[in-house]
Amino acid sequence: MNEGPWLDDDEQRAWRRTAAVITLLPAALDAQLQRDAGLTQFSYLVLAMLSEEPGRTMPMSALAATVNSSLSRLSHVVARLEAQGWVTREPSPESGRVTVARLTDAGMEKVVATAPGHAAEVRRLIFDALDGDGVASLACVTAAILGRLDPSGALRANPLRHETGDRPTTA
Amino acid sequence: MNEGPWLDDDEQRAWRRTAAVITLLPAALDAQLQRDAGLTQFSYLVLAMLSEEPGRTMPMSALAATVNSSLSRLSHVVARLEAQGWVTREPSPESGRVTVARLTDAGMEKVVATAPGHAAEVRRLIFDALDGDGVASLACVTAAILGRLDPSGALRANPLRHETGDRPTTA
DNA sequence: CGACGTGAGTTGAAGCATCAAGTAACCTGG
DNA sequence: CCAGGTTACTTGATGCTTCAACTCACGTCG
Repeated sequence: MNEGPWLDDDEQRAWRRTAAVITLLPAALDAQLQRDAGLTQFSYLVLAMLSEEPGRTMPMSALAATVNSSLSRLSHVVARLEAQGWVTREPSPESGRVTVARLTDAGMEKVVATAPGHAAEVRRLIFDALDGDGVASLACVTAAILGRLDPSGALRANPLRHETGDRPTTA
Repeated sequence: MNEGPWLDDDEQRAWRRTAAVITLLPAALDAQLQRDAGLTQFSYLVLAMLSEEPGRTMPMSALAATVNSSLSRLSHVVARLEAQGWVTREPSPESGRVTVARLTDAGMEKVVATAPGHAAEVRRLIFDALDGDGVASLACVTAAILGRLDPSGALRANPLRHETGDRPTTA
């Protein structure tokens, strides 16, 4: 609407609400997962993404890309998940410098046990508040913002890979 | 659209994008503030909210409410800001159990110096990607979600207090 | 008045994220 | 065939957040 550095009133309203959402929503989702499963939103995501992979394995760097994290962060988290017995790490037979993370049976059970409660919370906090148009708006607006956050476009391709014909194990 | 625990395809797409936004957007905003001002998004918010208050002062608990944080978190952060010379804490003359945080002149200068760059980043990441309808959608959808996150409605009243006739010192 | 409950705030410990550095495997040009 | 660069990953330190006590001030009910 204007091109100056400042935000106009409409933008300011939208921004304040967005700011509140991006602080409160992750906190609320984390709280549910922590309470019901002892997991972080992030560590749950790691388990969930592995659970959808054929063979339940993924190289660390591919996993890092799909969960939008640095390799460092992922390495720490997987170390903790490994200590819990939900994931194992093995050197890849194909290339000596990649290590593949594998979801164990216990890890799979954990995901299966955790997913419904998490999905219900997502539904409760987001989708119960929106009608069909609202869902469409949300998809549209977030797509636009993602385009700015991630000019490479990796995200728009990658985590949506499963969108069609996917059993809803994840959320 | 359906009432079961799972998300349908449209919802799943919207959720995956939303999840990406709520992880990447805070990280991007934090990165800009850290790089250009050595501040966290949260500590900047604290300074900015104080800067808009008449007298540049606010009781700790009121401040905690406007920045959506626990008192504990705020206390730690204000301690750091105090060490930097941007804020001071004094016991309130009115009630012996409230302490009021005051933005110092140096703190005010910090806000003034930091605000433009931050506002520009907000504009770049969010509003440059949206047209007028997009801004309206964003305001609408976030309002709906906020209603779920904060059933008390405090947020919808409180941080929007400044919406009209507010000089855009903040962002 | 005095015991109790509550509200406001601080503090310390523990967990998680981030950043900088380090290691090890692979590739490439000389 | 080996020197240097690059990719994949790990590690350790530092800092921020959270959680559970704890302190202190204020109201109130007997």
